[in-house]
Order: sequence, then C-alpha cells, then structure tokens
Amino acid sequence: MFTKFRNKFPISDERWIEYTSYFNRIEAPAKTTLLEEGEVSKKLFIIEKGCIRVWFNNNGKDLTTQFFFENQSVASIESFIKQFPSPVVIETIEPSVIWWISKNDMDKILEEVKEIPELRDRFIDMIFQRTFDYIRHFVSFIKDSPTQRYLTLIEEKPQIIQRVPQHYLASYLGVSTVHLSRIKSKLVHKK
Amino acid sequence: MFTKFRNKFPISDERWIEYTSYFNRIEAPAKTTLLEEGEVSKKLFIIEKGCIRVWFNNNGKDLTTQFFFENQSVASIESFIKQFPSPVVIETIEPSVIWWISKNDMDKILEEVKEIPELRDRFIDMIFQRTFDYIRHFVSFIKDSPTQRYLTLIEEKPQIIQRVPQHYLASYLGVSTVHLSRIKSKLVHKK
DNA sequence: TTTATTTGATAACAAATGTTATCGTTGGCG
DNA sequence: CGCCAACGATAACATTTGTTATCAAATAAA
Repeated sequence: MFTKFRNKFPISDERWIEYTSYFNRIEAPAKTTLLEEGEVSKKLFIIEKGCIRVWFNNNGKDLTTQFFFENQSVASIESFIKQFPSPVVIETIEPSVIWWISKNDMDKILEEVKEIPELRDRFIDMIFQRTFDYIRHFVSFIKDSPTQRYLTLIEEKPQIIQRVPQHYLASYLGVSTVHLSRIKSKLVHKK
Repeated sequence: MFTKFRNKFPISDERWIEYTSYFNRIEAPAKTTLLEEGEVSKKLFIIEKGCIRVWFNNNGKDLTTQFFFENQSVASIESFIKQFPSPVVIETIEPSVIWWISKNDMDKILEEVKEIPELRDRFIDMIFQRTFDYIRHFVSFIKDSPTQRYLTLIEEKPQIIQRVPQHYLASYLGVSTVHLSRIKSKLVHKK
C-alpha cells in the first residue's frame, strides 16, 4: 500500500518503517460509519480501495459535502486538527479497504516533517491546494446553475457520477433528488 | 500601522525593521482597482482603513466572492502563490489606506519565518483557518436558504451588511439584487 | 444648488426548484 | 429463488427565485 509513495519521502529507511507502522488496515462494508457526528476525530483515513462520503444531518435531511476515493486521505479536518466534536459523519459508500493513523502518531510525523524543508513545503502546498479547491467549489455555487455544476462534475470528477448513488450527489450539488433527476433527463433529451 | 503587531513576531529588531520596510503605503479612492482580471498578482495588500471586495465578471454579471476590512490581508491568493493570471478583480469599495508588499519580499519573509517554529506553526494554522472558513462558506450554500444566509451574515459579519452596498452583497449570497431586496422586506414585515 | 449617478424598492411575469406521492427497477440478502 | 430495501424516474402542484421595467431616494460631482 505505502511503497508506491516511498520515493516521495526523502527520509531514512528507519523513519519510513516507523511511520508506515503507525498505520492500521481495516476492511469496512458499505455504509460503515467511520466517525460519528459529535465525536472528536482521532483518526485520519487513507483509502486503499473503495469510496467514502462526508455528510451531516440538517433537520432530518442527509446532506453530503464531500466524496473521497482511492489514495485520498479523509478526516473531519477541523475536528481532527482542533480536537472539536465533529459536525459531520464519515461513512463508506462502497465496501472499502482503509488505513488509519491516530492523531497522536500523525502529530509525531508532522513535527518531524516540518523540520525537513522539502516535505514542509509540500505540506504547506497541500493545504493551500485544498483551500483553492474549496474556493472553486463555493464560487461554483455563486457562478453556475445546478445543471452547469453537474456538467462540470462530469468533466472534472467523473468518478463521483459513476460510483456515487444519485441521491447523495443531489445534496452535494445543492439540489433536491427530484431536481437532479430532472436535470439528467433534460440533458438526455436535448442531445 | 505595524507596531501593534510587533509583539506577535519573536524576531530581532533588525529583522522587524527590515520586514516592515518592505511595505508601501497607498491611499486609494473608492472603486479603485488594485488588481485586474488576467493580471498576475504581484502584491499582497493589508488594509489600514477602508474596505475591499474581490469579484469577477461572469458573462457580464458582476459577482462578488469576498469582502475585506481593516487589518485583514487580501490577495488573489492562488494567483499570488502560483503566479497564474488572476481570475478575479480586487477593488476598493470605500476610500482606503492600504499597505502592500511585493511577492518577492513576501517570499523572502516567509522563507525565514518557516525556520522559526512558533511562526511557522502560526502560519500553518492561518492557512488551515482560512480553509475552515471556506468550508463553512460552501456548506452554507448546501445547508441554508438565502434568507438564512443573510441572517447568519448579520450575526457573524455585521460589518458586511453595514458597509457594503446591497447589490454587491446579493451575488455574495448567491441571489439576485431584486431577491435580496425581497428577503429584507419580508424580514421587516414578519417582525 | 443642480444635475447625474448610484443605490434600493417594488410590481408583474417567467423560469427554476422544492415537495409529496406514486411506480418501476435493481440488487443484496435470507 | 423470492422478498425487501434502496434507488431512481416522473407527475402535479406549491414555492422560491430570476428578469425586466419603473420609480424613488440618496449620494456625489459639477
């Protein structure tokens, strides 16, 4: 699982073995809750196989905010970093193989990583990149119609369309399930 | 302008004097463009007095994505960091007093700051905090009605309501100017 | 002051989107 | 294999929101 990343970490073999040993492998069936609402996040997940969504309950409505797939890392990020109760639930969509690392071990790695200029800069770049992604995402709500957001998703993240049940997709796009169905239907008939 | 921040920077007086000398003061009337669309961002701004908005032209429509006030720093962030053409315009709303620092000088400071653990961690925290803010912002588009978003804004960022012309606010909230007017009117009559 | 520009409210109508309900299909599981 | 739950499509109707146009008020500039 981790060997493919080895060349990206200019650290000693000893460190590498230590760091990778921090990770724990689990297999989770579909619809397994990995983090509950209100729970303080103690684990960061990395997906080897499968697919995860982040969602929360808003007055009885199930609203999905993000999807994650193979090789992506997932956490209730603000909860993980600040050790607040998580406002969101993390849940598998498909049966998944997942590796997790504890907050403590992750902090240990980060402390050391921050002293290595190359890794530290990559870490900072990563955070910035996430920020840019979120900016694009919220701008799309100001700029685009739901139909346009759907088309953009097909272009940019086809995995989501292909692997995620449509009713999860709807709230992610900010529309009702019925309306998403209508959007698809209109697109088909226009063609 | 900068002395009030002095105690937050555990660096030598020499460094402090050097760093603050990088900044340039300008006074700009209302509706001054500080960065044009398509221009590569070379300056980071800090607002001493006044108010700035970030916006872009979308098929002839003026869409505002952010507002900034006293003591906040502003840039077309992705453009500033990656040196891409900026997709957005940065413009004063009120007559403003602004300090700017060049990309080069800022990079110089950052390189040194990254070696000071306390400052480096504060810098990373700042980036994370911005990320969290953007997450909250986009979640509000999934979760809340425009009316609710307006009410939340009154609670959390009253400055925006008080100082920003309403038609800029509308696109920020993701509605038309007419509809924002309706929202206000309904709220008044319900009370 | 006078005038032009900016800003905001409102009405009337059109379009988009939500809600509720029904039905058919699919796929996992006993 | 058969059943049940999950999923998605569709219709009918209600509500929200956008568009265009007009007018009034406030503000800035001449």
